[in-house]
Amino acid sequence: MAVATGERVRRAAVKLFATKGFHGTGIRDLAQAAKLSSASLYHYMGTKEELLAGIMRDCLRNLLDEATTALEGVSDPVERVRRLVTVHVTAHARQPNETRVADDNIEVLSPRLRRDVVRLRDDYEALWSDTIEEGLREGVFDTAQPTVTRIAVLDMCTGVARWYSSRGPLSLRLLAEHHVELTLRALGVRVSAGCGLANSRDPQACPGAAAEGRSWGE
Amino acid sequence: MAVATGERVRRAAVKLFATKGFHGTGIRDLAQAAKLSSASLYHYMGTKEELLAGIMRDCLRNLLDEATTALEGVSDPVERVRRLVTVHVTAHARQPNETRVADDNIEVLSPRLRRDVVRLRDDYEALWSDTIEEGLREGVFDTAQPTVTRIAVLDMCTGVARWYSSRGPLSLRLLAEHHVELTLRALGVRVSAGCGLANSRDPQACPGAAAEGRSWGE
DNA sequence: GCGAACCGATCGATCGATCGGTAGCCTCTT
DNA sequence: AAGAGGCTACCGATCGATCGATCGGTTCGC
Repeated sequence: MAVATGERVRRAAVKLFATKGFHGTGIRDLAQAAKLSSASLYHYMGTKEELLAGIMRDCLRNLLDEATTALEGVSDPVERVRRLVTVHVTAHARQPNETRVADDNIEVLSPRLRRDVVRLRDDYEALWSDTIEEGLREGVFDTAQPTVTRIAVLDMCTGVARWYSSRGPLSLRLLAEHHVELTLRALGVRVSAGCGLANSRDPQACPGAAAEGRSWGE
Repeated sequence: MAVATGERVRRAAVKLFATKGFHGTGIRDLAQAAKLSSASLYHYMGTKEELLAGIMRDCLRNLLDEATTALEGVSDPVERVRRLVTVHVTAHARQPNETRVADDNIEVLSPRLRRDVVRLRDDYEALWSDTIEEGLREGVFDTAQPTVTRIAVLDMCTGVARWYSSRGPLSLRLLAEHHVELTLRALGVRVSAGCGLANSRDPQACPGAAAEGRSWGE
């Protein structure tokens, strides 16, 4: 067999939860998309909610692992931010469905299933908080409201999952680099002109991502 | 009577749709929250979906009107951005439920109801696009990917609805000013130090919004 | 006596979940 | 070699609950 059945179920759930929402997806939709009877579904998932929680957990664990690895041995706050943003943006651009499911459904989970997910999210965000605090301590960052700035930057990088299309004119690399630049600017880092990720005015006509119309709502 | 029944229905819907989602909210939940029988509900709303569309339409119309008014007679791109951000952030902080419903449910609407809402959203975003383009033309903005920057800034300002609490230590005024600063930085505006919204390093311990734990997911 | 405001009862459809089953394969026993 | 038993993989049928929506009413101010 090409793809294991359990994996088919997981993938169908990711796609449907991302596009129609958890409550908007029935188990019969799920069964049809996974080419299975709704009864057989229960051989692979626990409840529908446990399936959701599993997807969210795996997605966040991946993100946390990737970020942790990317930060290993790196102490310069600017370089740490570069890597955090790159990992975050890349993950959200490459797996928009997984990340959207993980980002948008915390409130759906019952307390029992929510706990693990929230802990993973908090651990992940702690990487950002710690890095920003260290940058402030060293005097390389300059922002009056570090917490607000952190949330704002995370929101902006997370949003990528909602509009980026790899079929658009913007490469994944450029996308990540641009978000690194936006983030460093938000953090008040003075980017020395012409060096590193310097931002030359590029007059080419608006190479926005998936055409002007954003992907959501036609 | 204190509040008209129709208004009670509307408010209940806003709160429930924002917290539990459209598909997560049943008409019986709605009826209970509005202190009405589920049958009487239909005397005030059309279908549940039309109720949603009405909320979204009104919210976006409000935002568009406020922004248009705020921009009247203002041609300086920097000042226009200041006002756009202030209107956007203030609306999202003051009416987080309305704006979340308007922002998160476009894909839920059937094409017929979606059209008007999408047009309003596009008209609103055009204010941002035009302003940013003008700023680039005048040379006061500096960003290599204007479209990406616009989307990123909008996402970051929209996110306010998901975490800001007026009961937190951060005033609405400071919140808006900080987002103006973040946005101008993202757009590559050089803020002359010590003037206007200058950003002095403020060492007070992280006056983040609704306590550290963000509002979503405990 | 008419319309606005409201509701109990109930519609058919769909919800998430479970039931008792069957088919095929692997292992162990004799 | 033959069979017994058990396990994974799957499904048709159906459970009770709930879904969004509609019906035929009643009450009440104008």
